[in-house]
Amino acid sequence: MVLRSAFEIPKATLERLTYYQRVLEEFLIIGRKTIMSKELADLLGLTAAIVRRDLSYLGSFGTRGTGYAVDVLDNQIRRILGKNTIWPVVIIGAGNLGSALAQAPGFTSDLNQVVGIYDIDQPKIGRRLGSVSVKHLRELKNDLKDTPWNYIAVIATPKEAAQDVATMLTEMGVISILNFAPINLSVPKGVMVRNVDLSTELSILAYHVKRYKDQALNALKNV
Amino acid sequence: MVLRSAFEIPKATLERLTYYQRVLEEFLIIGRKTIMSKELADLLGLTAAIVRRDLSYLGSFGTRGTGYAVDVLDNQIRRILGKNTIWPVVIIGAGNLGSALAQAPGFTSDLNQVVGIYDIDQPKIGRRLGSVSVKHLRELKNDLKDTPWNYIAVIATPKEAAQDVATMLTEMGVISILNFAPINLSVPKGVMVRNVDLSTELSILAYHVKRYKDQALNALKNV
DNA sequence: GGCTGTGAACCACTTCACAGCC
DNA sequence: GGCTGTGAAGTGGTTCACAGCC
Repeated sequence: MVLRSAFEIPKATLERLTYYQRVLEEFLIIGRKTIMSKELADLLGLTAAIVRRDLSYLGSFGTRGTGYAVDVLDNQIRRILGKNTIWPVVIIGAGNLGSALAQAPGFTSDLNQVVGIYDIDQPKIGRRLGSVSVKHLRELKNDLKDTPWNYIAVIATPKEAAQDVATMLTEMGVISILNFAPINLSVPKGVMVRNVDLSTELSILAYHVKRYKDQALNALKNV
Repeated sequence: MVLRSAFEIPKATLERLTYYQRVLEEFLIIGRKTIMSKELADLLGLTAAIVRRDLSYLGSFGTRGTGYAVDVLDNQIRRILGKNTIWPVVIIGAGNLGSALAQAPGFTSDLNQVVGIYDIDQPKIGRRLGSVSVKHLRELKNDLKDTPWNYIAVIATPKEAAQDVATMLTEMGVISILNFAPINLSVPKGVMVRNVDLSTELSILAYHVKRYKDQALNALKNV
């Protein structure tokens, strides 16, 4: 029997929860006590219906006629997303990107902390980046050995190395990977990979430009 | 009358086209002449059905019984994505992230080229990054003035500055923005913004870890 | 009266399954 | 026989519209 708990949140909703939270945190700061679905929607470029539907997955926290209590909602989202725990992040690859990420604000915040950055390139080892120093990749296994599943691993290596690193990580027991290499990692079931793929993003934007130009061209023809 | 051209490609498909292309380019290199939907699917962790459906939007390029001609398909995808043109990229913000991006392989490749990086912080101005030097933001307008819509603008500023930069860009006539700041940009209709949101990614991965742990805990209870 | 919470309709994308062509 | 291309069914997510509560 599958116990369908309250934690049955659609992927699409999940991707929006951080957005809601950002607005809520701002409202907390300025001291606003309640917020309506329409407000959230307008601030985020969504529809009120979708906001209500999303929030309804978290439980019935709204008050009809009034809206949602900002603090209650904020807390609930934090709880769901596990934002009351600090999740440790390890970065593999201390090149330009890895180094930038190690020092990026969103990467060491109230809910995440970069606890290690690894590389195999001797000259990079020992270099200090933000709050950590680059270690040799061979130390990773030992560093994670107690609770590998707890860590979020970030792959910021050249694409040639990415699959090997991913395999190594999953063999160690890591189940959450954020991949910056332009390659489709193959990983065992149960492991979640999120890809940040710059060239795909650029392609889609380029497609948008191209369509725009094609349209303009057609418009000219049809005059 | 709307002339529904062949360029009516679903968003979801569009996001996969780069993946197909990567495999195709590899096949070109190793000299394989044809490829089947099942192969592409397996290499990318997709289903054969979806590959065929995706490719069918590009036209009927496959040969029943044989598969797809690698070169033909590759060319068609390049054409659709506008990959036979080099799309110029400008980066706003020369901090850690912006600097890393300016030198990232995917960012200056056969189809994109970083043609400028801008900041307002005097000490950074003039610094050489990859193939370009940091300029003052005030020069941007002049640099883009002839064909602003052609450029893909990357926002790599602190989040406080991001909306202002976006507004500035759209007023100049930029229609494609890749945003790394953790904020929902509001832009006029017709402008496409793609967000790369590290904290959302980390949240989703953290949620995955949390679920995994909750499950393990429940399993223990139920023994 | 105002706004939430939610069935029901709708839409976009995926999967199935098979006819059509090599 | 093998594989593509595509109607038809299925699925997940969004939008509509309104009953229910303040």
